[in-house]
Amino acid sequence: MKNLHIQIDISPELYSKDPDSSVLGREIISKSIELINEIGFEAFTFKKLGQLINSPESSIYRYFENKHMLLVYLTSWYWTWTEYRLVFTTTNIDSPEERLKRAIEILTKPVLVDNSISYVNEILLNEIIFCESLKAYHTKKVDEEDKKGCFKAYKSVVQRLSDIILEISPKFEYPHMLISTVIEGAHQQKYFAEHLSALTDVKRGKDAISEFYTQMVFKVIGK
Amino acid sequence: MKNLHIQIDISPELYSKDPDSSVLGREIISKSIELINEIGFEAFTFKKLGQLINSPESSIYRYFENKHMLLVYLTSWYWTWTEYRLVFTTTNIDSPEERLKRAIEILTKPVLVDNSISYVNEILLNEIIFCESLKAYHTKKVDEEDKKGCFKAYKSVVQRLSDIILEISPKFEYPHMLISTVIEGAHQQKYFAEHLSALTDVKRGKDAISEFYTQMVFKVIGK
DNA sequence: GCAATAATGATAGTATTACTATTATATTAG
DNA sequence: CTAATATAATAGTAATACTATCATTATTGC
Repeated sequence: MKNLHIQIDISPELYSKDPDSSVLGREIISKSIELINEIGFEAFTFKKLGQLINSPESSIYRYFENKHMLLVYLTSWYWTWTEYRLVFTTTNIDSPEERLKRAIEILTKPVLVDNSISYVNEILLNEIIFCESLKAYHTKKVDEEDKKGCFKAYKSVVQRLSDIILEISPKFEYPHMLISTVIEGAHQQKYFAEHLSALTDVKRGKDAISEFYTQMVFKVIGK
Repeated sequence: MKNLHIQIDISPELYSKDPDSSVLGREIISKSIELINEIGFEAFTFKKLGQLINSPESSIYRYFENKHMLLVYLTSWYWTWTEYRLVFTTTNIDSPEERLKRAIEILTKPVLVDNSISYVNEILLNEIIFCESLKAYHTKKVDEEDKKGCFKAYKSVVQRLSDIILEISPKFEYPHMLISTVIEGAHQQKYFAEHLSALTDVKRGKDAISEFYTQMVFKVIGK
């Protein structure tokens, strides 16, 4: 079961040349995940990545227009992969409450295991999403990029959770708002716990964030 | 009452030279708020600001180390000012529930009136906070800057709200988490409503966001 | 197996950004 | 009126974010 290979398909709009189609492309993805984690997205440049993989930056530009589009690609990969996990964890579970509970855990707990077959390190990618994913859509070109489908995978995840909420509480008026608050909130709280602890409550165990948001959702939808 | 002039004091750690102490300094603050609103923080440069106020960029560098520190200054100004508003709106109100309700409104509704005496346009500054304030603390140097007191004003606001929550529900375990989720959530949802509407629920009136978070807080703390 | 085609490498170059430094010219304080 | 201080004007540097060119190496088609 662990060796089940899932093919993550990313829309061609998000790259100039499919990184999954060549050794160099896969190297770009794999090593950029490591490098962004190490030095942060701001300090990350194609020049540094090129040095790491022994290729000129011009070769990397053949795959991605710029580093921003690479981040968009990574977030899109992450959300597509997350949707697979959501489907997998909620399938065959009758109770919508149980499905919601499990889904919220997937969204709010850090990834701990990497399948290590693919060239994508899911643990590190998850770290990037938690820390840097807002930068993917907090840009002057959001609307334009949204039209290209850059955020389709993220929206699809939010929709999926909203549907479960409506199954439980059909009259609840703010399912999308609640879910995006939970996702973004969980990312922020982890960051706060590490850097600005006065903005959070970290006394208890590692799962405090996940527990908080799970409780929050059920209280808010009235169950 | 409208002419009551409030002096916002900002810690000297946040600037190289106090912008409030000279015509040029006040011009830098005033026009940077306009320019950041117009072109966004990424595209904003001291060179462009210099052209706008007819001063060389080197003069601006005498006030702020770089554009990031200017943003930190602006957010600090905003949160200090917001704390004044919070104190003002909640004072003499006996019911902690009512105080909490009014405080959440201040945090989640956009500012609509500018006092127009000060050189700071509070409406535009509020827009900047909603859109760009995460960039102030989402940086590799957070810890260092936190030690300098860059985020003191923000933390103080979160603490103030947490105190009200504990007054209502003394046993509630996550007051800071809840409040920072509300503040950051309200900022995000406004952005989503404008750019990524699939991530929110905007059918109803302008105050949907504020109403959602008010209801959320009271449900979560169990009142 | 060889030509054609495509992918990559090596190198160079440009505009912009994010500063720093220097000197000249105002302004203001005593 | 002088001294101190602030600002203006100008120049310069290193790094970033690209773009362009051409040689070289793989790959594939026949």
